[in-house]
Amino acid sequence: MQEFVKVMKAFSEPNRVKIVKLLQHRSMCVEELQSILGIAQPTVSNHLKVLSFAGLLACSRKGFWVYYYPSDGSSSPFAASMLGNLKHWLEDDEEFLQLMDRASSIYEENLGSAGGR
Amino acid sequence: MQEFVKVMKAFSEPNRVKIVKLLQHRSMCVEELQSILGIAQPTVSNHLKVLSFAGLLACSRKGFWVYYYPSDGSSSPFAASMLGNLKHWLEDDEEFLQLMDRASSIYEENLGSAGGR
DNA sequence: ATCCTAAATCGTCTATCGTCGATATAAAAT
DNA sequence: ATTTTATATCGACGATAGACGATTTAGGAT
Repeated sequence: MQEFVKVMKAFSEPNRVKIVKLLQHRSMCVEELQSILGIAQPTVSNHLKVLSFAGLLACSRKGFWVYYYPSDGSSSPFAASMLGNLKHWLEDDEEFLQLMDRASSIYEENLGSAGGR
Repeated sequence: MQEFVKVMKAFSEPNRVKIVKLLQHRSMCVEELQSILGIAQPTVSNHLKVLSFAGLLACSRKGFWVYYYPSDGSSSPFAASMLGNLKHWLEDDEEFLQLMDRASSIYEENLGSAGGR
């Protein structure tokens, strides 16, 4: 019950849903999510923490950056199922599509810049 | 997005999850849910409102009583999918099983009493 | 060793949520 | 019409959550 509620709570906030859907297209570091979402860095970090505790995300450090990505779902069957659903859910959501646009323009801006991000 | 978040928010509270799962076994009136859950009547009514607004529940009045039951999901694909999942999810959750016990004993207590509940 | 960069944590503020007692509403019985 | 019963709504309170700026932590570069 607690485990299920934790997953639902994680998805009960628009920014967190956006984060998961963004990461399902490609893994990103905190800084990148921050600039795409337009919210403060500590806020992003907090959302990532909530999502990770719910078993939805995992991360690995690469130099300066910590890259987040969807978990394999092994820690929670509810998380696994919801991650599966979200792959097709909200794919043509207006708000999400705008974020994807921002994501690609930010990505292109930083192509070839130092840091290898 | 908003629609999806509303469903997630509805399920992000233990009592509301319990209510949905109880109603998936049989429809109940507010009073009955109150005595099973052991919380105040206005609290139950509020939870039912949240669940209904998310497209998860419907109700119909029968005399004094308003009976709630899972919606057919026609108002929200997210609600429909989650209701489908919850039919097998948490079926052997400890907390939920205890409620089911209370539900059946309360049901038997009131068999043959006035009101046809 | 020192400096720099990205991310996490801390402390605080405001808004929202879950809860309840009191009251209002709606339907049925007298 | 008045009373009774079940439910909905209102108002208030404490707890929690999302947001931010400031600071700390952790890794790399000089």
